[in-house]
Amino acid sequence: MDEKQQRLNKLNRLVQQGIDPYGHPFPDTESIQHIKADFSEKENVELVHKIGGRVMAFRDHGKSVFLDIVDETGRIQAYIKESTANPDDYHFFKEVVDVGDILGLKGPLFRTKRGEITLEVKEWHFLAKALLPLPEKWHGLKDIEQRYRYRYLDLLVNPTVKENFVKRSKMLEHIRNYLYKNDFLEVETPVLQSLAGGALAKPFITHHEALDMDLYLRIAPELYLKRLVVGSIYKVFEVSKNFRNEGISTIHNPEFTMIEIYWAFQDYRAMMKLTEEIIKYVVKQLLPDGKTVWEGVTIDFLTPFTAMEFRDIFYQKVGTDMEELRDLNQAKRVLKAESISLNRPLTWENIVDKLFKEKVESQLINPTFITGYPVELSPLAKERADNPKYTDRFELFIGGMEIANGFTELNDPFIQRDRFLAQLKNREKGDVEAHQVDEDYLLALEYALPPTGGLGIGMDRLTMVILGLNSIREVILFPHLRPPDKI
RNA sequence: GGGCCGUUAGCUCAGUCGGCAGAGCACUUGCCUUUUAAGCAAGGGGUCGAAGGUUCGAGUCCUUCACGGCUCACCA
Repeated sequence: MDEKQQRLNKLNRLVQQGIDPYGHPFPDTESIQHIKADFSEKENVELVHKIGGRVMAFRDHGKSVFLDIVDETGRIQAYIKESTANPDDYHFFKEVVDVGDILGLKGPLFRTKRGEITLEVKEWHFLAKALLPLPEKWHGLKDIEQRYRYRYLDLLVNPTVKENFVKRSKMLEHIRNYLYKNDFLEVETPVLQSLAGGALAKPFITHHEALDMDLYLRIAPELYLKRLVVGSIYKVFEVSKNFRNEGISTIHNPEFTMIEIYWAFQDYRAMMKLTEEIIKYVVKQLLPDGKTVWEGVTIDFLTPFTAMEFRDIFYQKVGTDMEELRDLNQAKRVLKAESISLNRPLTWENIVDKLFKEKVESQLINPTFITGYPVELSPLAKERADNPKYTDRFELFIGGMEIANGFTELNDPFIQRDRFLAQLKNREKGDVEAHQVDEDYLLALEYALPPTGGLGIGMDRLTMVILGLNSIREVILFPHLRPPDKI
């Protein structure tokens, strides 16, 4: 008989005794953490406590049983013995309770010989019967596929997993609090868009039946948020789930979370400052010393972030001034020398982009701002006043990954139209990630977008570097997996 | 999509040269009234990821497929 059948038999015994194995409310329990913290040796041994939780261990010991009960706040030992419980009740308890069951318990506290604060069970209630055994108690659940597919088991038996996801949630809470405190308004903009804009990426396509039209899942909320700035919401942000129809890796999931922030009458420098402040604010609340270990290297978040010009660090790491690569023959020689191949159209910006990613990005471990991106790579960013070939844009790199991206928003509708048209040419050359011409957005610009600083922070990756986790799947509760063969 | 590695009991894992399918935890039964990775004794539990092939004989060798991990490509 397999274990599920054994547990079903126990469930039937409960039902026969008139006990519903599921669904009884059990309100007003005390948190296990507080019970243990408040326990005093002089405590009245008659004082009854009420707890609810999951049975995580069951130690049968002579005519008594020790249990570990776990709730949201901690673990406590419970004890039931034949001589002080009703003997029939004691034996019934032993026969029907399994590891994994969720029980409500009442009874006084005492301390065992070995010093463990323990609740003596005087009254017990079945809240939910577990029909399947939990994974192994001290190796936990290790199989990575099963950890992701059955994340609830991973959370139950691998304590650091739960801690990490709690921290992720706290991070977002702190970021929101920081922005609320500074008068930013949180909004929601469309996930289903008739044109996927605001980033250079391949979208997912879906279909609206009633309208009989294709729609795209958003690759970014950017263009909608800037419409809101036009509409006088001058400090605005959105926590946005974005969808990109691209490869999956340890740093890419098809759906991921970005926090995008727009601040009117500011520029990219203000957004750099904001980025650094937000990250330091979050880190101070999560990491006692402001440091984390990333693949063996210590990252210090609390020292001032370094900043370098794109063109300077490119020259430093690639050994060639990127302007010289505008001669495509020269560019091809450099690619060949580095044995790097390109499967996008061979344009100056694609070559520069590729070389930057290959030679520079992975080396930026400590927080580093890179500023002054080429205009060709930044169709939505404002050109520099003193050199229109470059933009007032920055990206922040930590742990060799792009963590944030921000710029002074391009608010000139004529130049924006030209930029879209240049992207259209790339699209015609076969670049599926080139930005589409968004007439509706251009219309909004014609009503005047104030000078605005914009910023996007990748929440998943920021969580990774702060917690020192090198796979995005460790910070996404249910990362994308193929459907299993059969269940 | 390419390359490499993996898939054996509910979980964690062994399985040598191709020769009876294994251990620990979990489970069942018995003993044990302050244990805590409780202990002691006994027991049950397998479509060896799937399908085909080689062989007297396949968990083991070969082929194909599925799923996963790492990595390359793409991407944030």
